[in-house]
Amino acid sequence: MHLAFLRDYHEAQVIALARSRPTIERGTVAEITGLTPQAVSKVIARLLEEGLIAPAGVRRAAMGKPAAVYQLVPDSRWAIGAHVTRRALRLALTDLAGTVRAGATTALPPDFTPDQLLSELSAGVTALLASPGPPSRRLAGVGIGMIGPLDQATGTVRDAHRLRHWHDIPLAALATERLGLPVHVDKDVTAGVTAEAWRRGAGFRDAALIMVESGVGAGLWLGGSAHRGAHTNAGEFGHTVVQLDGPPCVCGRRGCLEAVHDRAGDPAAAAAVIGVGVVNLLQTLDLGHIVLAGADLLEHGDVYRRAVEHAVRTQVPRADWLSVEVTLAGLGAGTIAAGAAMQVLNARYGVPDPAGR
Amino acid sequence: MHLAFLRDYHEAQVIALARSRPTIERGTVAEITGLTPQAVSKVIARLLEEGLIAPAGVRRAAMGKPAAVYQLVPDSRWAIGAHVTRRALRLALTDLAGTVRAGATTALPPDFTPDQLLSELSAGVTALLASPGPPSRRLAGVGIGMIGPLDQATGTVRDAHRLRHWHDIPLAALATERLGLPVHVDKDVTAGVTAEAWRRGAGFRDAALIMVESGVGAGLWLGGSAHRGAHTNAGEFGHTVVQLDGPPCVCGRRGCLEAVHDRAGDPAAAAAVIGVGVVNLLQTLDLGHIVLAGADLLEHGDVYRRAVEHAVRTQVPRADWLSVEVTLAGLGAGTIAAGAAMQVLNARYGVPDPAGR
DNA sequence: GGACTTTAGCAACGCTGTTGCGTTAGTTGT
DNA sequence: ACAACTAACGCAACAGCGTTGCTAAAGTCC
Repeated sequence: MHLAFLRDYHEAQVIALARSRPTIERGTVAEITGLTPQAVSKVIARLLEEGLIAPAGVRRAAMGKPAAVYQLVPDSRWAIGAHVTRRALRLALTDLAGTVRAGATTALPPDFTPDQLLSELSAGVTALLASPGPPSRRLAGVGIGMIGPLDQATGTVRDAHRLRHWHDIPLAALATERLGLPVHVDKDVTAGVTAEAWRRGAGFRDAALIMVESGVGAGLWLGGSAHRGAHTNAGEFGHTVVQLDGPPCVCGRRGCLEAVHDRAGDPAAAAAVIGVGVVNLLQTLDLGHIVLAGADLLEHGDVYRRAVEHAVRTQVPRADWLSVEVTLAGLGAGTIAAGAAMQVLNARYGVPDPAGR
Repeated sequence: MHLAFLRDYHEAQVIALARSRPTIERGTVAEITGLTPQAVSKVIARLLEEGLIAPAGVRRAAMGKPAAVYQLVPDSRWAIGAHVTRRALRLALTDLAGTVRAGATTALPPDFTPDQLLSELSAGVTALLASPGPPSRRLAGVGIGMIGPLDQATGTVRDAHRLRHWHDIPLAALATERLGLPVHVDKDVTAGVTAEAWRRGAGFRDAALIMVESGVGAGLWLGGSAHRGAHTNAGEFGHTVVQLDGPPCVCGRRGCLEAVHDRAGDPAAAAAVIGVGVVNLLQTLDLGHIVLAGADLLEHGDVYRRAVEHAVRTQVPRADWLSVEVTLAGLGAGTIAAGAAMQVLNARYGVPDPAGR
């Protein structure tokens, strides 16, 4: 029965509204979603039943019966996210509102194996759940933001850049078995952009998260959902050529954005290179938001933000009309881990796609 | 009542199947769509009623009752598409299957005005409908593939490149009034990629149509639908920088793909530049299909195709896994006009998006 | 205190896809 | 020839979604 899709879709719409505003009420939800007030009543009743929202008093207008007001219950659902880098595992426990409620970082051995990662992950998840906080019943699952290339559809790591033991590793399956929880594996940059999307709501429809952290990548959020591409390998933004016959890149080509960036003398010059790349992205994709992230970038966050803003202002034709918001990642260095958690929440409580994403 | 969305969605799914295969039958449709056979029966009954499909005999299996077979009725619906260039107006009359059934090209005066275009368009549409063929009752509407930048959501041309009289012209509204038909206005490149998508079916999910025709642009088809971007201005692919401090471009920057391309000595060198740009697109977006189009490109079609294929094969890391199909536009120089027509069909008979695209 | 305004909720309804089961149109076996 | 079997088909009852119509409730305003 596909009526369930309609129900889930409308419930997710209301949850999304509750996430992006302090409170919601029947009338405004009806107006925004196009549902009738009566239908909204039914949706709200179901969400109350599930504990996802709670009454929050009444709003007294000039006249008429006061409207019942509701708000999201952030504590009602949780998820854990993991950010795997070449040196460390970073965990974040996130609530339904997208707030990071706890975190942990542990070192990973050089050239760690899948089994070593799973052990650290398992220990970390157990520790987070042991801390006074969320009953594990309300845990939606675990998300992993991983180094690519990987096949997101099957949760298999193809061969992670510069990690010797990671070839065709079915990470999602292994982690599900080890943790006994639903696991969502995705590229780190995609997890990152999901963090911003989940926290910002419906206005965040076309965006890129630029990540500079031992490599340059981009997480893409297009038309209101993550863009992963035909082989779920989108986002290799650092390996786009910006200087024909430029300096050689680790990927074998010449003049890649990453190679030119890494050779820039100082942060300002490096940031200017990213600026050119961002303008290229804007020209191609017409994005509304650029989010800057990654440990190497955030070390000089303001330098990068100013350089990208300057590039956008001076290099994009019709900059007046093609408004773009450039920001640093709201959650800083924890963005990827938090985003991995929010991918789990998004899969369950986000607005679904009839095709299943 | 939002049940109508479910109905339309499933009908569109079945129509899409009927487009991409010679025949359809209840069992296979049920398997692919996930609907129950009984539900498919109801959908098929509705489509028969509308005349969109027709019985096409039976399929005798080894045992059991033979299955009823159906096929699309291409003549059941039509649309007209228009491709506006700086010098000419090209029209295409297209049937539901995406086949071009008639066409016409007329010259446009230099620096033509909106009114001059509407006159030519109106005359051309009337002429196409007068020819023995489709009853105008079955005409879904008129699509216009226009020079950007434009606001697709409102159908307003902001200021078309190098056309003096085109600033903030509400083309969709003007054309609707003049023609008395539904009008869909979009960027030429987006119309072009829709032509390929409509004709190729479900396997064509992440793709770009590269158009070289007094400028370089890209129409993007991402995740199974057109990508237009935050201000519906995506696709300015020619104005991405591939050579820092390269030759100056008409847009004011230096080293744009378009500038470098136009300065290449011969078609092969020019094609190689496009090859670099395509690889950049693939790295960023991970596309499965690249379609080459545009008058200037198709003049040396095979040169471009070979150059792009070579670039893809030699410059994309993991080319074995990241399979990409490179083709010339199946409808050649008529791709944009035909695609504009198919955008109208796609809006009415394509698989809808709950958010309304 | 009555008129008015706005919100809320019950009940009947329409329409979607689903389920259960009998029917139909073939082939296979004796 | 005829029963047994198979696979597709379709009628009828049903479940669940949002909608519609109407009544009740909880305020303000005069």
